[in-house]
Amino acid sequence: MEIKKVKRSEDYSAWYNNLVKNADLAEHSDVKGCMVIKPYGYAIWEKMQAELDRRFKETGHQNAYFPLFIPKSFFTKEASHVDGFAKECAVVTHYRLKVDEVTKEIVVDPDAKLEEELIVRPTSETIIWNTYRSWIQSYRDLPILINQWANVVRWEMRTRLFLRTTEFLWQEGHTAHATAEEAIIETKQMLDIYADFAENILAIPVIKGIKSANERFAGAVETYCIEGLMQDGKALQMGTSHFLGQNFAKAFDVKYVTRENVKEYVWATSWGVSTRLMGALIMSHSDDEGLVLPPRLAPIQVVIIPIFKKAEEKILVLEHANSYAGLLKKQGISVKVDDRDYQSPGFKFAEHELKGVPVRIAIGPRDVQNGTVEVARRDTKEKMIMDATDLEHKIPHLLEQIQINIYQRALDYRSEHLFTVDTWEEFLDALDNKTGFVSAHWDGTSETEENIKEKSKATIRCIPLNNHQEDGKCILTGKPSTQRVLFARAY
RNA sequence: CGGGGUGUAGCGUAGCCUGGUAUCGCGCCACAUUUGGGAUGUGGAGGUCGUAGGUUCGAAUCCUGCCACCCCGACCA
Repeated sequence: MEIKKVKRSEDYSAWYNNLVKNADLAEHSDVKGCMVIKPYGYAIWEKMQAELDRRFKETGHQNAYFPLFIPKSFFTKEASHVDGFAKECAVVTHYRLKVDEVTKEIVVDPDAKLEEELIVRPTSETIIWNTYRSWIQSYRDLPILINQWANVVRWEMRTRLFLRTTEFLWQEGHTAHATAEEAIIETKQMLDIYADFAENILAIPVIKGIKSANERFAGAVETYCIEGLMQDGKALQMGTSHFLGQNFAKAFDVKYVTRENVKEYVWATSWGVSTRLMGALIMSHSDDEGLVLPPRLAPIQVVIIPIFKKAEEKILVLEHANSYAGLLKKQGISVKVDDRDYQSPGFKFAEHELKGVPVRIAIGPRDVQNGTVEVARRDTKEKMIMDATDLEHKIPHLLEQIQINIYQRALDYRSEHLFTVDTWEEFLDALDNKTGFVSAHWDGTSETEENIKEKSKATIRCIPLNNHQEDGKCILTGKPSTQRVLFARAY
């Protein structure tokens, strides 16, 4: 395969697509808008899943699975939810194919029309709340804390690998509670888990906030989110956690009997992150050489590349390489010895850089003789000679340093691209020329938000949590405002 | 749905204007020499040129329809 190089600074979008393909993460399938996630990309997703799943379970959640298909009638029950999703639903109308007698082609059998059409889930609130009705009778049945790992389908007009595909993988948590307070605590707890995961595992700094009414999830009372800033200055919503109030309980008639024997509607939350996080990961850290993976997420944390000329050297070098690999594995590090003898060391260096492997160890006859190895880190491209005896205690430390450095770099970038402005001119200048988050006053109305979006292409990403309150004037209308909100152009 | 682009070997491409069944690179296979930053040589395999039709003695090339995908916008996670 010939690697086509595209510079990040020249064409960010082409660079991104190229990287996804070259790093072997995913490729376009022959199905419009759908991708094939390749083994290496899927391995990264599995690491994300494992980290998230552990956190979900530590906070008392259980996994379950609900159907892919949702009867159309379920969908019509929550009005704003329907409005939000109707335009992008795939619908199953028939259940059988047949061979056309004239053309001999496979066609949909018109006699096999479904009594009730089925919607391919774009999200599962409706089918889950329809199910919860039968699970919940008493306050003793609450809370219900469930998560599901699933695929969903949203018929988007325009797609982009990982960031927006017609079918995507995600997790969706759906919880039911006796009180609004408890549901709100759950909503915020899950937001905190997402933020912790993003910052400590993905090494991406995020801003926690609340969505404006325009950006709120269809059917939610309040949508909380984490927002990240990509290297091209565009924001990316990386996860959402919704306080659904009693909207779905009312739509699906889910009530419970309180301790005082009174029937009350149940309070709900839902929360999710998707394979979009793969996009966030790529766009936060990677460079012209390829992917840069934070060690805590890398399927391979250390690659060992043996270098040899003669057969006897190969034996000796591999022996050492395998023994070092064994030592590192005992430290819980994921190590691969790249002993392919049909690729040159130079090729392997480049390939593992492309794939974002955090640490590379090269070992040749010279090293064997000196009892050393060459250690190179992916994030800074620094190389150092290390005594082999130091590997065991220095490599775990190095991996941690890389994790921290990648995060710090992303944090610095974001700090340098977070602007506070007070006039419309400054606002546009920040968006057009500086790029990034822009903190500005807004009069709080949907109309103004719409107008700002139309004029600047920027949306309100969020109202940061614990936002500082200060009097000011709306950036567009000049009307009084009590706080700044975060704007950005977004994916 | 608008605007742009692409479709030729696994991948990337030349050829198209000016018709004569196809170029080059990477990859693949074999052998040899190589291996501390994407190795080299020699030999070899691989293509109904997206699809349907038309013009023509003859179409990758000209004409018409269709399809697919990508990119930019509107919609959205």
